[in-house]
Amino acid sequence: MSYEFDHLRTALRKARVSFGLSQRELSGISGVQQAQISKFENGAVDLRLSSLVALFRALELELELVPRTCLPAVQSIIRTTSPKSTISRKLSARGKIAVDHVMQGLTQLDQTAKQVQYLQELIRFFERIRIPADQTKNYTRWVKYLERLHAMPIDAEKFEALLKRTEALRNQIERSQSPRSQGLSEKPAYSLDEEDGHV
Amino acid sequence: MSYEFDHLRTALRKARVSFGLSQRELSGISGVQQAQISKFENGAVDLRLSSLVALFRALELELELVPRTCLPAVQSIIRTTSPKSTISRKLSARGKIAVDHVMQGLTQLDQTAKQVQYLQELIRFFERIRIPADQTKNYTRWVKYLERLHAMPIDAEKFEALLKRTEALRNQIERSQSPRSQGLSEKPAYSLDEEDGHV
DNA sequence: TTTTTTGACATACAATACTATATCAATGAC
DNA sequence: GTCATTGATATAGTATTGTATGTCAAAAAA
Repeated sequence: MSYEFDHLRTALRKARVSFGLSQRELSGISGVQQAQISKFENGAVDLRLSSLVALFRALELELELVPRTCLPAVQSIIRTTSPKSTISRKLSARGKIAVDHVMQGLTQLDQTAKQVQYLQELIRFFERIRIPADQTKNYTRWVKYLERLHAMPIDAEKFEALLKRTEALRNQIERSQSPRSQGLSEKPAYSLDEEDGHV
Repeated sequence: MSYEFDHLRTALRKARVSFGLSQRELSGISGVQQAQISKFENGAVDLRLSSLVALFRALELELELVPRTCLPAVQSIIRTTSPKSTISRKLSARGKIAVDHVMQGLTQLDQTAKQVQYLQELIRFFERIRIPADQTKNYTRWVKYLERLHAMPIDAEKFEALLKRTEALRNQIERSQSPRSQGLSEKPAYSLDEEDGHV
């Protein structure tokens, strides 16, 4: 049944995963039913343009029409300049919201100021760097943890757990991020967030 | 009603026209109903991916998925390296067939060899150059004229008419092609046909 | 272990594209 | 003026998507 756009099918799945989104989440963002997403990724449905565009837009992708003559050049551009092993702005934004919530909660906490400050530093660390592709899953889970936490009052015990979990994530990311670069562990000169708009 | 792909809608129409194809012709090539093409170009239908791909493939275009971050770069590439103001390979091929037919007929004609040779030169001129975008319509009509001509025996009168019409087209193209470049009229060093595959 | 999440799949109904065919007004060729 | 082409519509029947839900097993989290 598969037509001739396995191309787009696989690209969708790849993009979705690299965004750390489940089919259900992408469904929520794009408005396309999860069942449809599943079918499309498996080549069992011939989506309409509106659905396609909705899906791709949610993943910061654009459907572009390129003349066959400049196809190789375009594909090369995409390969070389597309974000390599980074987490999306979308997910970052979501994370930022959750982080903001927790940060606010922290200021009203009676832990020692030093501990609170340390946690804030850890969290800011995630905002500053780009999360490696192989850590997006962990990062997503952490964000969800934050979201859940935000729903309830944060006592000493919860704070302890959050601190521990956050520290663990930081360590995992650092280990993943510097396979052979300088193994700095304290406030390293990581490549900063270059918002976007760079051509 | 229009979704968010006026982008693709207008691109289709533009591409089709620049190929010198009518909706019915494109329908024949792509297998998509003429009614559907009309509706799509007017934003009255939400085509399925298979139809879209079929249409664009017929026009030598590919649907590519590009990350929003490298969109400007990609669009720049397309602007600079895509065939500017040329007639499609498709149409060229069609024209070539008709031309071959007529050429064969000409060799069996008892006009003065000189006149026949002149016509052949004119016709070869069209094969050598790239037809400017604003002349595709005229060129298409000329090709159709050839096709019709091919169906019947070519007598002196028909030959005369063909010669006149062909000369007229040549003049129009030359006028259009050199708005301010060298106004050469005899066998000028026009940009040759660079088949394709140039990246 | 128990609970949640995830992706694949099912089912029923509504909405709409697709097919095949035809018509029509406008345009242009002859 | 006559005829062909073109693009826009129309209609009727068919096929498929889209929608709303729900189920289920496997994997992961608690």
